[in-house]
Amino acid sequence: MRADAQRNRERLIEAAREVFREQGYDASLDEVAKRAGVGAGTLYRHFPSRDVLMDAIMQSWVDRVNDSADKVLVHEGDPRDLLLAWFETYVGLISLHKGGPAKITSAMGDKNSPIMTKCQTLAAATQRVVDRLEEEHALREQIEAVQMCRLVGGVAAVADNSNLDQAAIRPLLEVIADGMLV
Amino acid sequence: MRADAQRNRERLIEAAREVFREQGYDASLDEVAKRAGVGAGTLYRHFPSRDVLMDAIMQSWVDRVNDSADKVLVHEGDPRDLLLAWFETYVGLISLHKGGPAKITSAMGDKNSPIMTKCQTLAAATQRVVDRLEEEHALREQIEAVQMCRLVGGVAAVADNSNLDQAAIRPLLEVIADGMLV
DNA sequence: ACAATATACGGAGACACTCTCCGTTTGGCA
DNA sequence: TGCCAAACGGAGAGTGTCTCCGTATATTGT
Repeated sequence: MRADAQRNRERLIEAAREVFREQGYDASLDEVAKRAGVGAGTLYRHFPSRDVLMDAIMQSWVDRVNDSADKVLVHEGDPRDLLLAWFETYVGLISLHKGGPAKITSAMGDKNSPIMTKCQTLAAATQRVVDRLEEEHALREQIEAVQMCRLVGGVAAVADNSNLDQAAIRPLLEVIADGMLV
Repeated sequence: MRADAQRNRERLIEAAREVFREQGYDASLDEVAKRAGVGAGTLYRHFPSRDVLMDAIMQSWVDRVNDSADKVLVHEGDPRDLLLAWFETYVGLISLHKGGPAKITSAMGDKNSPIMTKCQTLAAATQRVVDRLEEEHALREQIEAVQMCRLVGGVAAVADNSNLDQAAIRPLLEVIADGMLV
């Protein structure tokens, strides 16, 4: 790739990160191009769709997901605390910008979504938590990681739309945890 | 109101009902006007925003919500069955068109939303179910109707985005029910 | 029945966003 | 240095939202 192309690509990613954080997933892409100081054509050549751009933004996010799971799993103690700690972490990870929870949760099962592989990272991290809890025989039968993702993703989506704060989210997560633990 | 205005208003509501069912909540409003056989100006005069139009569409829906709650509450028996029956009914009621679950769930707590009062009907119906379960001492402490609405609304939103079928939704609702019952 | 008037209508058009096309510019290699 | 593939940029087509205002019509009073 030519040097100028490389530079513009990075500028675009940086600008998109800013704009999406400020204005949510629906922000204007022309605004992203303008903020990066390039033409609209350049943006669309590098990133043919909004989703492809999202995918690029989310590279660093993948590492963050894995680190977060590591951090939660070192906590020894009550399975309920472990599960709730993961749920809260999970909500935080998918709520980095407006519209994120719905986007990520629906992409997780959509083979055609360009960000699907990134979202699978989240599913895999959740699976690690499930494995740990199963070792301790703390989970009910038939509870799967994908169900956790959907339930917690659903709570995050509602919280995102209704601007709920952490205090309002907590009891919802507790219901889910209690419904999953023996 | 003038007779022609009344007639156009009704035509618009009918057209909107059709178009929203076919194309989801994001359908073009000009398309609604065209289908109703009126100009765009007429649509926007009657319904200044998409939400106000939704509100009008939802009039008949309110009756349906109350009927559904009546129907669920006559079932005698296991509290878990009652709760799950309501959850499934609830999901059905808010999933009548694409985007409905997210829209309705977020409107329920938003004083500025024109459809808020309609959504309160759902909250009230859910409260009736909660009251019944509390009479039977079947619910855990501190479980509120609004939390049910958020959790079940979250599941419906995820199902809506990911095109989940009823079989996939059921276990999610079971987790929520189990987390709420004693 | 017939103005007079308030009310409502329609659709052109301003504005915003997405995405493409193609003439122009530029980085990198021989 | 000179060439040209690669990359750029932005005008503009397509689509949707919403407003404005000249035109049309329902209603009311006589």
